[in-house]
Amino acid sequence: MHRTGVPPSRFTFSSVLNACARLPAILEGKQVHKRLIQSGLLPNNKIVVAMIAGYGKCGDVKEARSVFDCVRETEDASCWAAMVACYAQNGCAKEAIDMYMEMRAREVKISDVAIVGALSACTQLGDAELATTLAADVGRLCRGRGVFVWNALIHMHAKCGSLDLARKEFNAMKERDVITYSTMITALADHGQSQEALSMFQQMQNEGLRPNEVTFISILNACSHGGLVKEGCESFELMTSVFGIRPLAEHVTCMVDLLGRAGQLERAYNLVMENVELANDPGIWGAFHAACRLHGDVEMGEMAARKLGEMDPEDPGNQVVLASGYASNSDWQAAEKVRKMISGKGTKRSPGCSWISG
DNA sequence: CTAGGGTTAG
Repeated sequence: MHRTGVPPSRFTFSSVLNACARLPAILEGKQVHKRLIQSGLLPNNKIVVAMIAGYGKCGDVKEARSVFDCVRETEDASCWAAMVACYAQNGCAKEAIDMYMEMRAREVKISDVAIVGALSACTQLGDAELATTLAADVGRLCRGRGVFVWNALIHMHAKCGSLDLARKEFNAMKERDVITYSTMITALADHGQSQEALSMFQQMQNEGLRPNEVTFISILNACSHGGLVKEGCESFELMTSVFGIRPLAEHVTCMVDLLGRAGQLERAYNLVMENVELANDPGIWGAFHAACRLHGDVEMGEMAARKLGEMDPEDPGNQVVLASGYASNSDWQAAEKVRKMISGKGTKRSPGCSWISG
């Protein structure tokens, strides 16, 4: 690494660690951490933040926490904020909130990053009372708040049950971005306002913002919820032809769901075949299978069930689909449950690993 | 002295 004999400075370590976190390059990050320890340099706040973020990105919350614990008493606001963010990003909502509350108690400065982590954690919990508290904190503590804070705030309100508050914040914003709109579109769809979601999509384009692949997941989801077949198909077409976005499995799943619910199984099937590079996605076939069940198409349903079985025979969800016998025509809620299981979070997880232990 | 931590879907 440094054959010249010039030893790396703290600046070097923090820069390289940030690069590793950004990529992310887990193994390299561990190597650098190891070298840092060998160098005998005491890590400063910048280095600590870089390491917390790095471990956080590879899902190793424990290691991030142990780095944090080394500087816990310095009360450096950035380290605390990085740790709150790390918890929130890894689904440790409770821990994120506890740490945020401790920051408040110790009067550690609440930065945008810290509040965004807390807002995100509250969103995960769906805790309306906590949402009220945090919204008040934002008002008092984050007056120069950036778009990250606004977006996280809107998302929190929507998921904690208040579309009105989400709207209010949205309307108060001066500068919105693509995430602001994607968040609002999802919020409206979740609250059954599919037409409003479509207007929001239009407004976004009028503002000159370019929708991304997540925006289209949001909009297709809205169409699916509202049974807006025509609008959904038009949006899909818009995405591919005008914006040149290649469909992801999520887009096709939404479309299969939309067409399938409307009883257009053949169209749904054709769409899957047009995107054959995604034909190994269990989510898509799960949606198709559910649609077949809904409309009593036994033949297509069994075909979908076989596909699911071939794709991942180990998956317990697929075993249920195959074993339960599709044609038994029992309850369709079970099929829905299976579909959720299959399309849900992956069953395979990489084990957490430390940068030190290599 | 330099440098960073964050929001959207499922």
